[in-house]
Amino acid sequence: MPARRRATIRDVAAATNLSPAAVSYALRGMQTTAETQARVRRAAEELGYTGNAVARALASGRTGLVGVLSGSLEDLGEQRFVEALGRSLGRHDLHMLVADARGEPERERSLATRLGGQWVDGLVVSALDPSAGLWEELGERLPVVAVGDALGGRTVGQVLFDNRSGVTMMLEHFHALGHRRLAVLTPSRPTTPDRPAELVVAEVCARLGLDATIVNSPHSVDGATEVAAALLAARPRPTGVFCLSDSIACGVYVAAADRGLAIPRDVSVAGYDDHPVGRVIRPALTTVDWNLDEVATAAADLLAAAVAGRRRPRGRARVRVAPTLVERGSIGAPRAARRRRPAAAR
Amino acid sequence: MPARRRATIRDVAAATNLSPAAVSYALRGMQTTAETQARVRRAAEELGYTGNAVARALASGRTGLVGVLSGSLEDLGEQRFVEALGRSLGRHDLHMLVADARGEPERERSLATRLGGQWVDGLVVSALDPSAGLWEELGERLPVVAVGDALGGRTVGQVLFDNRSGVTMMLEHFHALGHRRLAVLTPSRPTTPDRPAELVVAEVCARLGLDATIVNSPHSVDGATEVAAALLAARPRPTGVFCLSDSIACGVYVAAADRGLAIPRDVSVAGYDDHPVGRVIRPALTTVDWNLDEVATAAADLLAAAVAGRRRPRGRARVRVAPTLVERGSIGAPRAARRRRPAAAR
DNA sequence: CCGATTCAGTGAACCGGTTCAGAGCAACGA
DNA sequence: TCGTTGCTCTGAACCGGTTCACTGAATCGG
Repeated sequence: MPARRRATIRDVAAATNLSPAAVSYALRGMQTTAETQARVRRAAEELGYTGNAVARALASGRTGLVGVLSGSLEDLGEQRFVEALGRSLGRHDLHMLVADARGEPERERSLATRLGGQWVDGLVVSALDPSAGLWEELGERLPVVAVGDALGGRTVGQVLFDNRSGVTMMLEHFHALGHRRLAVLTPSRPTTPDRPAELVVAEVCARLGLDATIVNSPHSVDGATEVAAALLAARPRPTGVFCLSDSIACGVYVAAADRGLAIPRDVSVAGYDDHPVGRVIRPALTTVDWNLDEVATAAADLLAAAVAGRRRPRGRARVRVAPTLVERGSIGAPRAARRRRPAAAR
Repeated sequence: MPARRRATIRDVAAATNLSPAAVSYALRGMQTTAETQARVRRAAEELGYTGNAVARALASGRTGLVGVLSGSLEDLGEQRFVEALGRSLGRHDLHMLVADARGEPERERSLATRLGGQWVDGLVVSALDPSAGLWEELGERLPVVAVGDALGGRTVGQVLFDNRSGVTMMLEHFHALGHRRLAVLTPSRPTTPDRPAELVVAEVCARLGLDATIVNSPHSVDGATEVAAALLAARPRPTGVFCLSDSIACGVYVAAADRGLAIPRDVSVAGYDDHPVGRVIRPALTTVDWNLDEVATAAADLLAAAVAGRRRPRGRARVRVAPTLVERGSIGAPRAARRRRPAAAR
């Protein structure tokens, strides 16, 4: 058998004695009688015609593909977000082109231009280098939705606000329980100078009179374990560790166990994401739920609307999804606070 | 400013007084002098020309996109696999089109035809419905790599063997420790009649004289918790639970805790994947490491070679990656075995 | 009964690249 | 000096759809 060439629209046209144009219309249910449509569909079926998505995309100027640019897919939370996003995008018949910046802003830039400039109808950026003018430029050309970037205050095409308040809530929670000396583990993005998360943390800590050490950590559990090990060995040891992702919190759990420290007796730990594993580890993890599903749905809907409407991203719709604090067992009162009445130590 | 049209190759041609063909060659470093190439590159730079990937794909018949069809992206192991795969594919300049069958074979079929028939140069299928002739058909048209399917014995385009031996090792491990009554939790795929995993499990159990109940479970931690709760309430309770994914094992941990059962004293648990969380939960999870990174690399390499060479998938290269048993704390001897010498209780 | 409208279907241009056959020219060997 | 070779570049066809302007026939209102 002569390695059969894939059937094209012209083959279907020939088989039905119609013009390619008519076939094109018929397959999309336009400008043709129901009878013709049925005839075309039957012929297409017989020939195994499925249509060439690339050709369609070139002609129609729409790919039906959405770029998903993750800051670091190694992070459990991001993985889960991608899954949720895929589900939501699927409802709009959009497919995901997933790219992983692996924590490197320069890779993020290159992927963004590669994908954004070429393949996709829209872009979801889940963790970005806010210092780049890149986003504004991309936003000119196609709908860009940024999630989890409320911290930056920078506006790209369309933004899904969220977690400034999440960080604040958690820090206040630590404070209310008597903590005064914290470590904050934030996902490392080596070359970005003004990480928004750090700014918010610093600001809130200053307001509350919290002494916080901000430390970068890889997203991976193993990487975080290493960082946390050093942290927990320091003197004086922080009474609490706030991790900006549950992934990192897992690392802290391991490091604490290695060192024989009990959570929350010896050290309190908090995460960010509300990943399912937070309910499996012991003690269950106190964390911030940023309503990932809702965010994913909103992002998908926004993007789908923009894509369908060929709307210029000028629309700048903003959806704000409020995070919630999920209290479980991993934060307790610090030693000092348990012995004496917590003083306003400043 | 008149919403500037994106620069095309003809614009660059005009700017350099060359033909589009020459520009095309120059940009790829072919058939042109170094001087011309430099001139073209400069002009392209100035015009902000990036090239249209869709047009290029149509003309060249190659998209540089690889479809990644996951059985269920809800599974933590699959998430991690996708991440690893992305990294490996990136080395070959391939991008990932990620699709999630969500455990439904029919969705798997439709996604496979949609992606495979249209967009991608190749396909990685991580969990498939082995009963479908679909794969053979797709394999005719493009390189298909199936991972984790040694169980089926069915050959699609190219197959990455693995986990038959993994399942066997673990069951033997249970057996050696004295377990005789197991529950096996396998990811649910509702409509597939002859799930290969079940067949292997049944076969090995028969050989070892193990009494195993095979139960379907969703991939999600929550879903698995529910299933496990019912399982652990049954009488007689199985002495061990072998989960065919770490995700599911997490669910069992939660269910056990809810019921006040200690692992491994009251019930032993094993997973499959060697996901990082297995080292965070307590007791640390005994599991099968199927060397996901190696598998991902092999899959990517195979696919890249096939894509680059335009090789007909006839090549049927097979790579076998051997899994390893990772013993940690979650399997112990069952009660009965601890009291008296384990009898062949049947 | 006639002109206007509607509708199914056609032909050709187009999307933006790649690639093939061939042209023009310089360098080369005989 | 001339034919050959090799290199750079051109024009046109092509990938496989979509869409626009248009035609001929059927339908409609008056």
